[in-house]
Amino acid sequence: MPHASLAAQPCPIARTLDLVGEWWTLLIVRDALLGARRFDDFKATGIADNVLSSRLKKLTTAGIFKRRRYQTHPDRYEYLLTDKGTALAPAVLALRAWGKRFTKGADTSQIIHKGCGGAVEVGFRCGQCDREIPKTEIRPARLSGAEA
Amino acid sequence: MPHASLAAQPCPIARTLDLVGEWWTLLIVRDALLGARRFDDFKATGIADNVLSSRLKKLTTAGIFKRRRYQTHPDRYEYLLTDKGTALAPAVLALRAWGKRFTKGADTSQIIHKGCGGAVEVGFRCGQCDREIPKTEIRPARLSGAEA
DNA sequence: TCAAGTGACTTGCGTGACGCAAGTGACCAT
DNA sequence: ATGGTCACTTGCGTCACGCAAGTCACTTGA
Repeated sequence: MPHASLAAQPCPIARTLDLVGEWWTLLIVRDALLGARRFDDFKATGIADNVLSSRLKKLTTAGIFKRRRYQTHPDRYEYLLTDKGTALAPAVLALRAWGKRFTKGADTSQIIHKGCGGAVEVGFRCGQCDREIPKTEIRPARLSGAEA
Repeated sequence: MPHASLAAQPCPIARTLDLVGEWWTLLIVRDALLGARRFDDFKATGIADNVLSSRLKKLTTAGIFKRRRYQTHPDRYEYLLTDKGTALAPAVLALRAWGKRFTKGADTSQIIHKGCGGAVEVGFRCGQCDREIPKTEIRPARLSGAEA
């Protein structure tokens, strides 16, 4: 039997978890928020190839990622978050805030306010300049290659 | 092979998902935030008995729930969120906000500001009186029995 | 008095999700 | 021509989960 589908539940939390609640899925979204684009970028987390492949397929179907060809002969694709995908950032940041408070360990997941360099926390309120930040004004703290 | 443990990862998001990222777990937390306390309350979501039993055990061990005996002969227990558990509310609310925006369906998951009756959204900012709300001032919109 | 119900579980079975390793196919560098 | 890169797929084994039934200590209704 597969996982019970939560898609039909009368609750937006359940329907969200139906799309992103599987093992590894939110970590893939996290990596994308931190700048990952290509298959090998995402693999670095420790996810198995076959699982990554199926997750990217599912997330693309769900409209959370879009697949873009960046090379031909052979065709190679990269995976970019859509608006729908970047809209998951508050959820990811809320999980991060909880983890920072209640678990011990290192932190390689910081996201920074483009305008001032302060760390972005839940609610997209910048810790440094203390103003609300539109989602177009956040960027990864750890850059991995060419970024806008 | 079991799920890979995310507990050792240098990322608070991974460590959080190690504790609450399994199938059904965040829905159990959601139900608790909405007032569920007893085994049968949580079962109503559609989770299987054995899975619910093991999740409650794990979450209790993790300090997210505490078990309280509410009856003897036979002993019966209820499961209450600790402070560590209620601190997951922003994450759950962020998932809810995303689901409301990007999925279609009913919504039985509203949480209300005790002070004014406004719906609580991400960041614990009350939509009605527009002030920040301490976590002691939220309560379920749907009450199921005696509540403080 | 005795069957039926309640509530919190556990146990057993079957399927499939996931971890791991290896294979593939088109290129490129040495 | 031998090895490396990259984005995958395939195969195998184990364990997680869905489902159904059983358990145990009561309580309730007839």
